[in-house]
Amino acid sequence: MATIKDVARIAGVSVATVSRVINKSPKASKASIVAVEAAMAEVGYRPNAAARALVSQSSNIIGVTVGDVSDPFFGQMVKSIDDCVRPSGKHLLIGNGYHDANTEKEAIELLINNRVDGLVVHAKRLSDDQLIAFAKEQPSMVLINRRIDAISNRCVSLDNYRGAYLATEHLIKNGHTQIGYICSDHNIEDCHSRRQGYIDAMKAYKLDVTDNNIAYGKPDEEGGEHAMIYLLGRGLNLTAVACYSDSMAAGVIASLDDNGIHVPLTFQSSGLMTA
Amino acid sequence: MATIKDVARIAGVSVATVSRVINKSPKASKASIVAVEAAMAEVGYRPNAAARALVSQSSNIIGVTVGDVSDPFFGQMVKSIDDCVRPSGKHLLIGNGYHDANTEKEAIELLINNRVDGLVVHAKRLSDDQLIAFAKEQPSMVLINRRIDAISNRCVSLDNYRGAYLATEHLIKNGHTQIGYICSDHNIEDCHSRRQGYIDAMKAYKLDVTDNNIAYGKPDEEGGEHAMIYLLGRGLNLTAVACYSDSMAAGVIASLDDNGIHVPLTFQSSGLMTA
DNA sequence: TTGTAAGCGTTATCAT
DNA sequence: ATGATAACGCTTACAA
Repeated sequence: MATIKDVARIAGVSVATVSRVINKSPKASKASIVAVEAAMAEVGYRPNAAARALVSQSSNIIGVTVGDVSDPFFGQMVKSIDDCVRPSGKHLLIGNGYHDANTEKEAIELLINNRVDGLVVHAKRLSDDQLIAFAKEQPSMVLINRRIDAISNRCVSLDNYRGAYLATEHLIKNGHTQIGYICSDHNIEDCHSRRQGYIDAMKAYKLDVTDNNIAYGKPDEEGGEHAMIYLLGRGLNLTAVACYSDSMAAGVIASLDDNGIHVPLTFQSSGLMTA
Repeated sequence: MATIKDVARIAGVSVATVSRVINKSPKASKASIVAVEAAMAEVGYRPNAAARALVSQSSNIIGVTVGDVSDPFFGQMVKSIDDCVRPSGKHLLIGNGYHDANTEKEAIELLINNRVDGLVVHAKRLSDDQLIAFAKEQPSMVLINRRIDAISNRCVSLDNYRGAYLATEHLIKNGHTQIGYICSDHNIEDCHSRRQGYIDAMKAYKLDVTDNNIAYGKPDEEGGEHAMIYLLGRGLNLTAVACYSDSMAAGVIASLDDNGIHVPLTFQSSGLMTA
């Protein structure tokens, strides 16, 4: 594979100049830019990421370990992370822990060895101590969906149950008694806990909760819209609904708009909303 | 972060020796092995993958591009690939095409720049010409679920419909008329095509096919077992079943065994089986 | 068995 | 604006 030297030779300039045009340095004459670009095209030049990482001390890669990418929950998580880092030009290296302590360890080590610029770890099997050691070693490491007190500032997790409970309670305190729930149809922990939060809040205030008040859909805008249509179709006289997520909530609003229903108040936070 | 030089200094040996013990070279005295390992532990040494890749001309990474990891279909695919390459000590770098030609292109280029040892591409939007160019540039590239004549030897795809049709036909030709179908409950193309293959084969031979003959489950052993239990519960007098996949078929067998049913013949291939 | 040193493909400093 | 060149961290002849 052609290197920067080949390009330099063909373009009749030094490697320094080639590097300059690659990196769009302002100090590069129009002439050399043209020559270099032609040479690059001619040989199909591809900058070597390893060499770059070595000298620049940055891989431009964010590492992520998950239990198993084939699990839709992790797939969704990886995608969200990808969406986050893409704008900054970073890319993802994904490691699977396969719910095994040693595999989790290897996955993290691989990522560290690759000098990832950031490291998002989801690991259920590794011991607290191991994780603490890794966190110390890798300042950019963050632990997801798990809390370890010694490194609490590196842990990010959601209290699904509590969030849904609070959102529902908020509606109740605003005078609503007929409250529906728009639920994700994914069969994962998050969905169960949030729905339970809604149910328990309703019960805590002696309000009726029946399966009839709950509608399911894919956890996206379209799913929210569909679910809301089901709910409307049941003629329940609801005055408010709590939603699984922001995107489903957006679908709900769309659905209401379509039906000419005025939404007097919306409140979105932590993936929950009132309408 | 500590480098090989630091380790060498602390261990009181040369970097060459350190490199030797890292790579388990036979020519390294017991003494230096001990010294080096102690030094490595002391500083928490992590070999720099970029430096290694640079000199060894091999990243030990297999690149994979998919439409979207959050899609269970791709998640499953990635996992299968991971299972394949793990034994050879390779790891996966995953790129998302997000069903956009340009993103697909960028994902592939990122992987090429990282000098992946192998490249598995799933790309629906990129033009044939682009793909052909990439394949030429990257000898290790393979195209999945898409056929391009010019590089047919690099394309791997499954004719889901035909496979299921043939398997079902095989059962019919063996004299079976009451044939069930164990289907994956994932809402993806593969499932639809395979089920349709089964249905069409039945129809082609004027055999009855009703929804009653089809049972659904997760596309794994457990799912196959559950689905078979449903099917048995319907009391249909089936003499054979075709299955979505090998793993579901394994579940089916387990389920039959549990019920004391003797399985006279099993035939597994392309994810389909007769019992 | 060990060490010295060249080289992998870049970037960045320093002259010019 | 451009070119030499050192440096990044490692592997691997080649010598000793």
